[in-house]
Amino acid sequence: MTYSTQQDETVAPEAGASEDKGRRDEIVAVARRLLEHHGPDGVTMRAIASELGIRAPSLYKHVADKRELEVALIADGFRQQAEAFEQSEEHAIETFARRYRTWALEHPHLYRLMTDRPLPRNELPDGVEERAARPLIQAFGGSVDHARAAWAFAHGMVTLELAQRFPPDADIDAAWRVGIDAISNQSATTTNTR
Amino acid sequence: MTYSTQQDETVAPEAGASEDKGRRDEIVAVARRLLEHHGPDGVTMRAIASELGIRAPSLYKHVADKRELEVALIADGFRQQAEAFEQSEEHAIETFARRYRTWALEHPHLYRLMTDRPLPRNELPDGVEERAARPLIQAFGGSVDHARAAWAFAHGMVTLELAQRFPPDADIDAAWRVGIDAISNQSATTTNTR
DNA sequence: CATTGTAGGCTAACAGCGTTAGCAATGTCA
DNA sequence: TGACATTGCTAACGCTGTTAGCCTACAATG
Repeated sequence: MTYSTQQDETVAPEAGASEDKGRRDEIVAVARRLLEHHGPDGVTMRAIASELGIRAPSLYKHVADKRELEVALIADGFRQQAEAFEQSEEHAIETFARRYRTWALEHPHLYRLMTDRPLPRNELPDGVEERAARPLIQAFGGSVDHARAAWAFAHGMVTLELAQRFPPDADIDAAWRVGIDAISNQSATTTNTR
Repeated sequence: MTYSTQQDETVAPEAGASEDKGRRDEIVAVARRLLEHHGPDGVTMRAIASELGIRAPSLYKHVADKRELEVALIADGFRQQAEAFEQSEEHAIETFARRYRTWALEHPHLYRLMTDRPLPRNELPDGVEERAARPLIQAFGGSVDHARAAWAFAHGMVTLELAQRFPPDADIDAAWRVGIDAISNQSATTTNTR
């Protein structure tokens, strides 16, 4: 058996730096699609390769390991979140909460990937995490304690909803209202800007 | 090669019903220990078997599959939580929060196992989930919306802490204080007892 | 034009995972 | 003593991520 037509596309590498980018980006894109459509179990190296018409070991010519793919998806997720959360309105807290929940429910698997495990902060582009977090901190006038409490509440609501931990007849909107109300009407006695 | 000394322990089965209990409980106990000490990746069927001096396939004489083991651990976790949370004090909310956090930090892997995925409610002993949840609902005088908001906050704080998502210098205690303060001083405008 | 180097495919294979099939030895009971 | 259930075993399957080593096509250089 001979390799008949491998490497058809000759794309004339444009002058400049590393040209690995194209293929690598394709791989990441496929991984993202598989994650969204088939969940974490659907993201296997063989499945990714198959979608690209190649075999799994070939992926390692472009990517060090699977973890690197996940890091790429996480970094991308932060960028998406930053865009979704950035705003300059009143009712900042309510707006943030709504957008946070919406984003998470629209990207459940990516959200889990981003929050399940410790962040690979060393491998993440600089500032990417900060930028996604800034809108929330601003909404609380720089009080990080309040911002963290609000974040924890939102994160808890979202993960419990995603994991279907509330009873089927639970009024999730009502719980959101109660929580947001409580935190935004909070008397800022112990404001911490650290 | 012959099987030399298999099945040494002759324990004289006490009269009564199914005697699978003993071995099955041992298996669950080993699984729990492995989960606590080595995390979820340490809980493999081969590792469990090895601890018991047998081979992995033999486990299936006592347990249907790995999921059943996990369900047993989850049920046990709920029982532990119920005992840890049940109380009859004042400052119920603060006390609950402290105990909730303490329990989660003491059993991080079990906590994750219990909250990560949808509960196998069909396979769980009746009432076990309810009982663990009751102390919290009582602390809020039966308002399930407030209880859920508080639960989400606590769950969010705990999972973010376990996943090391707060910056290393973050004042986690302060965030807890802010959140608890907000929710317990909440004006109960929209009380829902459903 | 011939040579060399590299990029990016490939197959074969390994260790580890959960799990199944089928066999063997032991202990219990009639 | 014979039958049967219990509980162990080995071998194996299909899946996972990953490595080693090979081959082919193209680009650049002499």
